[in-house]
Amino acid sequence: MGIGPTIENGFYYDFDLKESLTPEDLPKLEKRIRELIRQDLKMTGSKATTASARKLFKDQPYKLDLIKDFVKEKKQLTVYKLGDMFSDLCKGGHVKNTKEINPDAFKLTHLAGAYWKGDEGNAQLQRVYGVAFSSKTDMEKYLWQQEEARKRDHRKLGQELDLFTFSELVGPGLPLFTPKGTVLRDLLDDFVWSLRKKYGYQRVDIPHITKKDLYETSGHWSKFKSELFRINTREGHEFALKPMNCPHHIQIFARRKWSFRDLPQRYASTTKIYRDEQAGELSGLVRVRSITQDDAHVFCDMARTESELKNVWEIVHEFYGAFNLPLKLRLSLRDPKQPDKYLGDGKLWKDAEAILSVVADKKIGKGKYECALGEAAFYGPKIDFMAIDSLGREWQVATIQLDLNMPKRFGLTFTNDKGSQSQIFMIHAAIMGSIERFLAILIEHYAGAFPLWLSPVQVQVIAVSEKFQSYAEKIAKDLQAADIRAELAEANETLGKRIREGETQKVPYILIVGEKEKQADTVAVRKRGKGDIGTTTISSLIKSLQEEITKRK
RNA sequence: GCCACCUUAGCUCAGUUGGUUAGAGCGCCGCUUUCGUAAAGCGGAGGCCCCGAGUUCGACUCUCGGAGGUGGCUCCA
Repeated sequence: MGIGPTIENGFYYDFDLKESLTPEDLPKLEKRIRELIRQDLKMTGSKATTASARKLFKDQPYKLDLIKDFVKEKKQLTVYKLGDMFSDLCKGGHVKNTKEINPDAFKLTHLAGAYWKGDEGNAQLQRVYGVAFSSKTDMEKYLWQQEEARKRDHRKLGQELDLFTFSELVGPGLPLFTPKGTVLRDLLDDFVWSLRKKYGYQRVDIPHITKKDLYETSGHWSKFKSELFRINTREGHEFALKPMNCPHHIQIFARRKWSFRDLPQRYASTTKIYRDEQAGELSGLVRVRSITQDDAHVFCDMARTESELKNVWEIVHEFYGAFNLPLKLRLSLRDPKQPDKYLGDGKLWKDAEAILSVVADKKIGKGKYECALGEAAFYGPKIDFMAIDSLGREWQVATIQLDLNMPKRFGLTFTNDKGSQSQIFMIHAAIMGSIERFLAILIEHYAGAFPLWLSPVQVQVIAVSEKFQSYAEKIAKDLQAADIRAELAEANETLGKRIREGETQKVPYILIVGEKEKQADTVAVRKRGKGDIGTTTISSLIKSLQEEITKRK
C-alpha cells in the first residue's frame, strides 16, 4: 500500500495490487467500509521510533520509503491503528472513532493510475478516489454540483451549440472551428485588440515555421526539443513549427537600432503555435496541440517597465471584468534551489522579481497575494491571474511576464540618452493566453448562454405561419443591416417547434411575427430566460439591442 | 507517455451469453399540415457494429495489436 491523504471534499488511497480494480469493485468496497464504520472501531495513534516503524512495516516497501523520507526531514513518525485490525503510517487527526463517520455521506467516486510520489520514473499504483461529508445532504449537494458541471462541459456544449469539432483524420488536439465558433473567436480577439489599441500596441505578422537556430538562441531547443513539431526540408535543413512567438517578435524588434526615444515598441499577433503534447494530456479545448495565442511583447527600457506592466494589468482587468470573472493573483517566482531549471544568473532574476513585486504591491497591496516559488517561466518571473467562474472553479488565465533573459540572449539593446547601449526589458503580455482554452472556460462559465454581444446568433426571427414569412424575412434583413446577427427560421415546422429550437440553441432573442405584428409593423419579443416580453417596433428594438451589445452585458 | 475504462446511424443510446435480414428516439429527406410562444402526422434514406490481425464451420460479440475518446498520473515555454 502506498499513501492516502485527504483532499478537498474527500480522500484517495494508492494501492499496489496484482489485479486491476474495476469500477464495479467500488460499490463492493463501499459496502465493506460501511460494515467497518458500523463496528464503532477506535482510531488510536501513537508516536513511533524509526526502528519500531521499520519493523512494523517491514513488508511494505512504500511505507519504508516514506519512513526514509520522513527521517531525512526529521519528522516525528506516528502510527494510527483502526481497532486492532489495521495499522498505518499516518499523520492522523481524521477521526477518533469510526462512529464519527456518516456511513451515508461518503462515496468512492473513481479510479486512476498514479505514480509513486508523483514521479514518472516510479512504479504506477492504483488510486481510489472518494468524497466524504458530514451529512448526506452535503454529499447530495456536492454530487449535484458535479452533475451541473458535467451538463455545462464545453466538449458537450461545443457539439450541441455547433461551435467546434474534431476529426480523426486531422488528429487529436487539433480542433476545427465551425462558423459559429469562429464568430466567437473573432469577437474575443477583436475585444482584446480594442483594449490593446488604447495602449499603443501594433499588429505584426509572423510565419508559423522557423529554422531551429532561432530556438537554439532562445534556449527553447534544449529545454523543449521533444515537444516541438519538427520538419526536415528536402535540402536537409531542420525547421520547427513555432511553439511560441517571443523569438519572432524579438527578431522584428532586432531589425534595426533603437533610440530611447523610440521605446517602448509594442508588438502583438493573434497567431497559432504548435506543441506536441503527450496524447494523454489532451482534453477538449483546454489542452490542445494547435493553440491560438493573443500574444504581445513590449520592448522597453527599465524606467518604463513599471508603467508598461501596469497597462497590461489594466487590459487584463477590463477584459475579464466584462465577463464577470473575478481575478485572483499569484506572483510566480524562481526557485533558487533549482537554478538549472532557469536561464540566466540570479542577479537578473532578482531585478525582474523586484519590479514585478512593486507592481503587484501597488495594485493590490503588500502581502495580499500569493507568491509561488518555482512557478516562474524558465526565462523570467510572472504575474498569473486566476479567474473564478460561475461555479466557483479557478482557472489560470492571463499572465504578465517580465523577461530579462531573452533580450540578453538575443543581445537586444537601445541607445540611451548618454549615447551608450543599455539592455532592453521585455514584457510578455497575453490576455486570453490560449483562445481555445479561454473559450472552453467561457462556455462552461455561461453554460453556453453567452451574453448578447458574444452570441453567434443574436436574434432568431420566426413567422407564425408561412403567410408571414416574407415579413419575417424583412425583419431579419433590417436587423442584419444594423450589424445584428439575425437568422430567419424556416417556415415548415410548427411554431412551438421552432421556438424550442431557438431556446435549446440558447439564442438571446426570438422574434415572433404574425398578423398583428405585420399590421402594426412591430415584432413580438421573447427573451432568453424571461419568455414573452411584449411587442415593440423594429427600430426601437434595434436601438436597445445595440445598446446591450455595446455595454457587453 | 503511463494506469484504468470506453468506441454500434450525423447525435444520444438499446442489442446480440459466438449464429444467417442490426434496433429506437432525435436529426436529415419527401409528402400532408400553415400553426400565436419549448417537440404536428405519415413515409423514406442512412451502419466496414473504430481499424488490423488471430481463434472459430461462423466474430459486431472472444484474444492480441493499433487508432480515437474519458477519468487520473506525469508534463505544460
